[in-house]
Amino acid sequence: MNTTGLGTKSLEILRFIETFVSQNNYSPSFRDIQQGCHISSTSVVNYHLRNLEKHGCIRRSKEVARAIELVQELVAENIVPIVGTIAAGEPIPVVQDMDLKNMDPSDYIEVPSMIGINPSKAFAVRVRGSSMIDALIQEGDIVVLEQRSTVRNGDMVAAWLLRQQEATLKHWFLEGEKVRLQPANEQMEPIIEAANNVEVQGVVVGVVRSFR
Amino acid sequence: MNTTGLGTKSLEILRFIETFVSQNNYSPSFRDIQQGCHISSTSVVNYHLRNLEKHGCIRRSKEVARAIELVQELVAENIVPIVGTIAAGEPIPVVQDMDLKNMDPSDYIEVPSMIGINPSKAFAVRVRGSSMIDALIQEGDIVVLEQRSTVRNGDMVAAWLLRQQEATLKHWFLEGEKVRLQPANEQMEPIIEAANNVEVQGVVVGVVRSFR
DNA sequence: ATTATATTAGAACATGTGTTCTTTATTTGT
DNA sequence: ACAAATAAAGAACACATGTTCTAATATAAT
Repeated sequence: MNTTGLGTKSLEILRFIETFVSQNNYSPSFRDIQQGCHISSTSVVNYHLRNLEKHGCIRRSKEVARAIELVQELVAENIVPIVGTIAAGEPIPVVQDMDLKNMDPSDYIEVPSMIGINPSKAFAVRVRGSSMIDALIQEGDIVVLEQRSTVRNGDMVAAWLLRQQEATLKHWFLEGEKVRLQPANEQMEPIIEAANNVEVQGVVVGVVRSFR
Repeated sequence: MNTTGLGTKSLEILRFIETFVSQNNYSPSFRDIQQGCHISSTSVVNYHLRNLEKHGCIRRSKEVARAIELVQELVAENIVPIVGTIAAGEPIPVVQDMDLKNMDPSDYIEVPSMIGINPSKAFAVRVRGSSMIDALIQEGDIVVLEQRSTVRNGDMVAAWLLRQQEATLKHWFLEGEKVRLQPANEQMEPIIEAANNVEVQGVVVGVVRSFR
């Protein structure tokens, strides 16, 4: 959806549709919108709906009553792409633009809203091998990450060790010139690295494990 | 919703509405239903819709086009209650009937559809303490389980050890009179117990970890 | 200022759509 | 077998609803 280039009235209508649907579980009619947004004519409603449709905010079936589909509703807020696999020895693939409409169900994961993600900046990777076991993460787990500019001490991050050519999931602690990478399992030993040898590929915000 | 006392035609219509809504994101009209269910008249559709409304399967706004609300749809398919906490030394609380309409958001979790659960038999528990670390599960994780009559070897189960008065998450292997409870972390040692000392409280179907 | 573009107005139209009524068939109860 | 309740059929109605057309007004661009 591209909301740029949309007049304030179009956006007002879009918001009205959203609240109407959430309250009634069905779309408003043209006259509902007309009344709710203080518009004098249904043709004006028509005009803005075409506008919204052109921008991809809604979809409509011609000549069908109350058949406005909110595109943003169709794409769940909490769906993130699975961009690849993480394992020691391989970096995480770069996140490309995603087209949720034309994706395999195996290419993305629906993240529980408990893990409050920023959909535009989140991505997920499958875990291969048992090299992440010290992060309490095993083969087959899906790790959800966020691209973030600032990393705070204590964050769990996907770190790429440049010299070793190795990816790992650890808690991040910047200590002067060095970085301490602490396993989630506190019985295990941390890794101390020069800060310029470590590249943060993403901050881990959640893990989903399925036994099916 | 009470589907008892509903004729086969009413149920056929109910199913038709469900699939129509899931495909089009808006309700079918009377004529859509008429055509889709091979009915000769819209008055027959009216008759059955009143029937379904009387039984609480649907809700309708009078004289409004395509305004059929599916009552069961209002409750998400993949929401399971969090019945309590699991920790070594405490059994999992018994699952009581839940009323999803009147629950705190903290009392349930939205499970990713990747973890295909049976909503009526699934429940979830929070993990307290680090006693489950050998199952690669840590404090704060949400474990999703299913009540199941038969447990197959290899299933991860929540086991209650009667003598020790202790709950634990392990892979289940029945070997004669004994049960071998194998940690997920294969470097750790299994527990061998007499089968009659072990009570399966649920089969683990998923784990959700949030770092927020 | 002038042209172009975007937005708003009003009215009339065609038909999609829920409603109601009467009649006929089918099932159920006793 | 008969009556009662349930289910299905058909037609006509009233109006809710999306569509279209023309015209007026406001905003932006040059």
